[in-house]
Amino acid sequence: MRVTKAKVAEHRRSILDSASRLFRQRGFRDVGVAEIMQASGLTHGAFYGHFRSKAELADEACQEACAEGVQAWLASASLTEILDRYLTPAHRDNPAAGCALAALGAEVARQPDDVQKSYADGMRRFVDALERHMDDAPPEARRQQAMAVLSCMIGALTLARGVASGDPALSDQILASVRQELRGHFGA
Amino acid sequence: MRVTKAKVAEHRRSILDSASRLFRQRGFRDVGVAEIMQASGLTHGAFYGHFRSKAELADEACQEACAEGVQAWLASASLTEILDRYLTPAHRDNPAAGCALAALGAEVARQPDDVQKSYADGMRRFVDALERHMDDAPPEARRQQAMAVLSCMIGALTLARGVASGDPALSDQILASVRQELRGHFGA
DNA sequence: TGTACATCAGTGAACGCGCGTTCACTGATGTAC
DNA sequence: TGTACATCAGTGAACGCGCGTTCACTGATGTAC
Repeated sequence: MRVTKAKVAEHRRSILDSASRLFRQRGFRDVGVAEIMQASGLTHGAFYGHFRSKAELADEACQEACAEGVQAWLASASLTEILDRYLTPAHRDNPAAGCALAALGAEVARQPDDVQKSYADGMRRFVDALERHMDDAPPEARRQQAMAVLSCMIGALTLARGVASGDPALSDQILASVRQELRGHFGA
Repeated sequence: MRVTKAKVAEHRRSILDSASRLFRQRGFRDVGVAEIMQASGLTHGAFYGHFRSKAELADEACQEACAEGVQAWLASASLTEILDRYLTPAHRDNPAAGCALAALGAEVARQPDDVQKSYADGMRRFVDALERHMDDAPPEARRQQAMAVLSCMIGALTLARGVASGDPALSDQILASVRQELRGHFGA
């Protein structure tokens, strides 16, 4: 049953959005094409009318998820505001809507070059966004600091998620400690 | 063909070592029981004489991999020495023999409680090891600092691996920047 | 504007494949005498 | 110490299952007149 051109575009976007969320939540490997299509209200067969393969979708979904996060950071007023939203139990417990760098990093390391290129593009834009908020550092030190802060944020979120249900108290402690430490060294 | 009791123990250790390396290199999901057994010089059927399931192996392999890393840190003389070994292209390019927290964190977040408990135990010991080297901080601040440094290290390695083949220059830059930044704030 | 037909987005069955797990079998080991 | 037999670690075929992908088919859409 053929559908409107507008519907086709809408479906493609819906697939991309579902994939972006599901991949962040459960990883590329643990989410199937059929599940993504179902989440978009379609059947699995229609997938290959929109994307050449699951690998191609993984690449585009990675870009999509990065763009979403970067936008949120660019809209933030300060480093403190970014940290206060990033290093929280709420973010830890909702990877589907959270940071793509943290959720996908480990798996991207085992993906083909094009996915890693997309991830690198995304990462650069996250660094750029952070750098804008590095007010009290000399300009030539800002990029280095931004990379360190970004690493710290992503590592803290990764650790907090890894122990979330195995040791909830430790998980909360990581987030709180790193937030406080980063504020002390860089924040307002 | 029955084998010596000593051989049985040796086989079990071999399976655990192979799993510990392969899981770190390619993740729980992408490594099969058959491949692990082959790497141990056995056939897949013998696996269930040693472990109840792949999930049980994942748990024990996680503990094994963590223990290995903690030991290396405890044997180090200073934070600088740890950083100089951790934040390098060599470590980035050899996850099989590298840090378990960085390699497994994202996937552990989606594993059952017992794996997360093992991961949390491992992480606490990594923090303990780092804390011992936090010389110039007041004792009550050391644990918080250790958690921040650990987060930073793991995040940097994750990012560096995610862009390793997509943008090698950026990958090297992350490692160098974070190492320099950590040295400036905490190191010798 | 209205009609006739070619196009093509979506459907659902089917494919090949690899995985975790089970099991009947083999034959060397370890034990009871 | 030597022999006879029960034990059991390892083998490899087989299982059920879920996955990515393909394809013949359907019927609404968009277009040519």
